[in-house]
Amino acid sequence: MGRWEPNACGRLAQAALELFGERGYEQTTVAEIAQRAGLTERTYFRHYPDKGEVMFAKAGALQERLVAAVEGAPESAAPIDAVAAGLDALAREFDGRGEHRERQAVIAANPELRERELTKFAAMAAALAVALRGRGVAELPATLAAEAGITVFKVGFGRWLAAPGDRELSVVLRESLAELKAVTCGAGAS
Amino acid sequence: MGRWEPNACGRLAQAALELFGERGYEQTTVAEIAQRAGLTERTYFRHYPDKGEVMFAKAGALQERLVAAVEGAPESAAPIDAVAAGLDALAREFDGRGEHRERQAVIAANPELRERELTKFAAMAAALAVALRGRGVAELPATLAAEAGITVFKVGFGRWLAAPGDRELSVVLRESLAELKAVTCGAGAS
DNA sequence: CACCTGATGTCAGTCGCTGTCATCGCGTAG
DNA sequence: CTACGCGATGACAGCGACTGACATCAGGTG
Repeated sequence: MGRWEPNACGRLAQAALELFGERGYEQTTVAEIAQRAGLTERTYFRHYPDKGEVMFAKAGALQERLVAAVEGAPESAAPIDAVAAGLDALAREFDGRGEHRERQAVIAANPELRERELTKFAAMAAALAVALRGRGVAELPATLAAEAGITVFKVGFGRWLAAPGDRELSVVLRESLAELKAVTCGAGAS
Repeated sequence: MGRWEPNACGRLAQAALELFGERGYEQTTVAEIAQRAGLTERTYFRHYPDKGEVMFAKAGALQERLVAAVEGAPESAAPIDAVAAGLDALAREFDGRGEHRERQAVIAANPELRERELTKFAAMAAALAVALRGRGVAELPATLAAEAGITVFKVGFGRWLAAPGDRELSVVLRESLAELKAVTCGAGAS
């Protein structure tokens, strides 16, 4: 057993989620987060670059999943179908566990965290575009397909969170993608 | 003539743009911006809510233009065509004047400003969705069409800025929208 | 046993941002 | 004409996010 309790990162994330949920993001200081985790403010900033990043620790892994799914899609698949495969992979990350809801509630309640979330989505879109380019897709369609895919995820994820029923995320995402196709191509499906 | 020089807002914006361009965003303090404008730091925060907002003073007007164009589109127009009309209106705001380039260069050089820019785009997308709903479009297609339209603007605007030639922004946007349609609907136009 | 390493604590300092009060010129009611 | 209110600004104190520098203390390694 080491000199310090293990998993400092995780304890900080847990403490932050609790405190943000209890008092709100702005009303919580980094020193308080660190104290609840049994650490000091300075140590917090050794694990996370700023106050908000603690809420997005898993974003990197999510992005890797997305890219891997796109890279693993059949070569014959059109760009938009490769994107759809990536969305399916993302959906699998979220279905079942309900721990996201309080996390999303905290993010939704604070403009600064929502802003940060947008940059995480932007990073996912950029990575998705790179993955598509790796499949031989040209720059412009790769970027647009990637942005469209992330848009579908954003919108679908929001609907899935707001929905009282327990429809699977993958279903909601497929529905949203279909609606996007309908609306962009003029076949008004609503 | 008043006790103070007029147009404090504008002087602050000008000073900020200059200093951010000269030394970079992070290396510039709000006190320095205020000093160059002949004011104090405290007064800066009476005109802008935070350090970064000074770079986005015109965002509100731009959003109003977009919404007005969508509301003014013919009733018979499909959602995506109303969005296209909005994009055209945005393009008219940018064609001709070259003052955006240094502004965009400053934004592009700093992650915090890029993050802020994303929220401005998100606000435009939200307003666009509201405008579409006002035309009788249902929630899901309105949101998706709005997000798709803003995506087209983001991507097209980036290409327009990067392009050495002087193609009109409206043309680039139309091209990007067409490519989005192609990529979402499976007709690979590469 | 001495040394190095890595995670942490401690302290001082900068800067973004806010609340509070004072200042000052201008317009206006009386 | 004067006194008063008003609006924009300055001056000052203070909080909290974030950083750099240095000390501390386990455990592993020679």
